[in-house]
Amino acid sequence: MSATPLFRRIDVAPAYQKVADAIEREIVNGRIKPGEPIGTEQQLVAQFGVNRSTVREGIRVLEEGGLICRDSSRRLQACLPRYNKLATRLSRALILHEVTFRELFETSMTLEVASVEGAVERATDENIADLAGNLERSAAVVGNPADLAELDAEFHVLMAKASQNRVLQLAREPAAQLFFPTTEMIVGGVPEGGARLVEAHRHILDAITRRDKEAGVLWTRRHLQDWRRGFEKIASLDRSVEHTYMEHAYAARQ
Amino acid sequence: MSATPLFRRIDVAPAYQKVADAIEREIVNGRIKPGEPIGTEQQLVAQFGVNRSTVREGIRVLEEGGLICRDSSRRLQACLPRYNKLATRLSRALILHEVTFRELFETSMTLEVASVEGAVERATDENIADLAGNLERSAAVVGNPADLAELDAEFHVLMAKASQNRVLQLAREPAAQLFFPTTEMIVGGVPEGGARLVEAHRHILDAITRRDKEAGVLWTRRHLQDWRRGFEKIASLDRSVEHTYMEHAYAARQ
DNA sequence: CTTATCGGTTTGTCCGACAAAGCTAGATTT
DNA sequence: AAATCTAGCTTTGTCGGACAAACCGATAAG
Repeated sequence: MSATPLFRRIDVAPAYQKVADAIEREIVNGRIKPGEPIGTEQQLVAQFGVNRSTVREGIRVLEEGGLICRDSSRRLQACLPRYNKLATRLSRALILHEVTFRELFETSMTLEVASVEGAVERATDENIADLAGNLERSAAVVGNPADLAELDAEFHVLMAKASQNRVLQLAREPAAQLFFPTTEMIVGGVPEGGARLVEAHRHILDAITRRDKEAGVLWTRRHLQDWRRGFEKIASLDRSVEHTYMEHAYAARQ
Repeated sequence: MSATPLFRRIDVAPAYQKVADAIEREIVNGRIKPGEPIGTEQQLVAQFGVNRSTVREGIRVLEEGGLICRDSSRRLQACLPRYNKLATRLSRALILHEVTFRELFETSMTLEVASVEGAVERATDENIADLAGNLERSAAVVGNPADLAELDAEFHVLMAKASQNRVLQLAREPAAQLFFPTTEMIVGGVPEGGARLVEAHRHILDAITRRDKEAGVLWTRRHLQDWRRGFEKIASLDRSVEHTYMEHAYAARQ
C-alpha cells in the first residue's frame, strides 16, 4: 500500500492553516480542555509570531469546525463540538448532492428503529419523563401542524438521547434535519394526521416504559410508514429533497 | 411555539459572517453551481463593500464548511461538499465526547447491516466488480495487518456505495472513521484474524452477487462480531475511543 | 513546436489604525 | 460600608494600504 519515500512530504500549508492545526492539536490531545480559554488574539499573535489577520483566519476555521467558540464576552475557548451544528453542515451537503426522499426514508427507518430499541433497553426515568412531557405538549397542539412538527422532531431527539448512544444520536441527526421539516406539510395535508402522530408517539413511549422492544419497533415503523404515505400524496419519493422543499415549505416561508 | 413579534429580529452578525452567509445562500439556492467560480477576493471586496480581510475571514468559514474550495490555481469555486471531509469533523467531535466502543459497535452494526441489505438489493455490476477487486487485493495481503485494515475500510465503503443510498453512506462515515482504524490492531492481535476477515468479505460479496439478503446480513453480523471479540481481547468495550487509541495505534505512529 | 521570458493578477501575509463593546478598578453616592 | 457610577484599559471587528511569492497568459527566442 505504501512505499517508503526518500524525502518527507514538504510542508507548504499556509500560515493560517498551521495556526488552526496547532490549536486543534492542543484541544484534541486534551492539553486544552473544553471550557478552557485559548487566549486572546494578541497572545496568539505573540506565540505564533504571525500577524493578527493570519491568526483570525485560523480562528475562523476552528470556529466553523466547532472546536472553539466564544464565551459571553467573546473570548475564545475550547468547546465540545455540538452535534447539531455539525449535522447542519452535513444536511446541507446532502441537499447539494440532491438526495431523494427514498434514501432519506430508508436510512431514517433504520436509525429510528435502532434508536427506539436502544431507548427500550436503556431509557432512564428522566428520559421517560422528558418524553412524557413532550407527549403532553404535543397532545395540546394536535391541530396545529407547525407546532406539532416541531414537537415531533423533539420527540425523536429525546428518543435518541434515551438510547444512551451518542454515536447513534450523531448518525441520525443529519437525516433528521432533512426528514422532519417535512412533517409540517404532511401533517397539514392529511386529515387526522396530527392525531395519528400523537397516537403513535403515545404507543412508542408506552413501549419504552414497559421495556417492550417489539411494540416499540412496531409503532416506530408504523409512525414512519404514516409519514411516508403522507409524503407520497404530495410528492414522489424519488425526487430530490431540495426540489420538493422549494415547492412547499420554502416557498411559503419567503 | 411562536408569537408574531412586533419587530423583526435585528441583525447584528459580524460582517465576515454575513459575507459567508450571502455566498452560502447563492450556492445552496443553486444560483452558483458546483464548479462555478465565486470570483476573486478583489471582486468580492467590491461587491460586498467590505475590506479584504473581512472577505477572507468569510471565505475561511465556507472553505472549512466544504461549500467552496479552490481549483488548481487557488481560485475560489463552489464545490460539492465531500462526505469524507465533513465526516472527519464529526469523528473528531465523537472523540472529544469520549464515546465508548460499545456505542460505536452498536451503531456500526445497525448501519453496516442496513448497508449490506441495500447492496444486496441494488448493487450494480460495477459495484460488484469493485468489491471483487478489493477482495482480490485483500487476499494478497492477508498477512499484513496494516494493508489489510486499509482494504477492509475500503470494502465497507464500497458496500455502502453499492447500497445506492447516499444518506446511508453519509450516516455511516463518521462511525467508520473511528471504527475501522482499530482493525489493524485487532487483526494483528488475533491469529487467523486476517484469514477470517477475508473469508467474511468473500461470503458477503457472494451473498450480494446472489442477491441473498439473509446470507449477506448473517455474514456481516459475524464479521462485526469477530471484530468485537478481537477488540475485547485488548480493551474494554466501555472505555472511550480516544483513550484506547492513545495506548495503541497513536503511540506507535508518533 | 517547444522553451524561455516578462508583465499582470491573485493570494497569503504583514503593518498600523480605530470604533465599539466588555471588563476592571477607583471614585462617588447613599 | 455597600451599592453605584464612571473612566480607562483590553479585546474584538473592521479598515486601508502594502509587498513577496505563485500563477496565468502572451510574446519572444531557440
